[in-house]
Amino acid sequence: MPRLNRTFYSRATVEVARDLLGRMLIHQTRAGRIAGRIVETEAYSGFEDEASHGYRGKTARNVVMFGTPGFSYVYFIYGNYWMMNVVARPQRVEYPGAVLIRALEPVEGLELMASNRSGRPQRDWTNGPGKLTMALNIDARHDGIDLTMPDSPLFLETGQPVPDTNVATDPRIGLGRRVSEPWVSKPWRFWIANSNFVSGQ
DNA sequence: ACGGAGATCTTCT
DNA sequence: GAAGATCTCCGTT
Repeated sequence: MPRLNRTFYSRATVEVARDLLGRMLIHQTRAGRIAGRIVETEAYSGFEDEASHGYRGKTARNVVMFGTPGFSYVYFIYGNYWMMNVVARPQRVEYPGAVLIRALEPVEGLELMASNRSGRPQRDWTNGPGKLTMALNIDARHDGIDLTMPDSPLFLETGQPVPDTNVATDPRIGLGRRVSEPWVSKPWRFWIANSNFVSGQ
């Protein structure tokens, strides 16, 4: 199956977040291929978006959000968890944009995932942004890599796009109280309506 | 089923 | 020094 290319990622962040539903996220590890179907995403777009790490400009952590579309933005939070994002924004615009992958449906490498999420039912392997990075072994090694390169260990494949009739939207989850209107209410969370693997919040 | 709190450490103020 | 794009455990209903 072909990888998503630069053109795919070089569009408005919110549009890409919607279009990432149904695509495949793959980590080619030494032990084998671990893959899941993307069933939930969130868009973080622009300097103005108070919920985005791009708010108030570049820092050492978020600089990749301002860079080339199709790169990964992986960061550490709450002392325990890695969050996997894909840089997505129009080209030639100095503007931060990224899509958080919030949930997957396990597809390949189920034994590896079970090992990475030991003791938990399959339903809880990848139904949250911190859980799916644990299941796929995604961490600091994967920050700032080009997901479109043929030899990158982490990449996305075209999968199967989801029709509008099967897409649901709502405001984003987990935003702090300092995030005010209109950003707190932007319907920038997308998920596949009939999926059993969306995050539980 | 649901809700609250602790864990744990990086980043930015 | 505080908050954070979260998860898990433990309590009560």
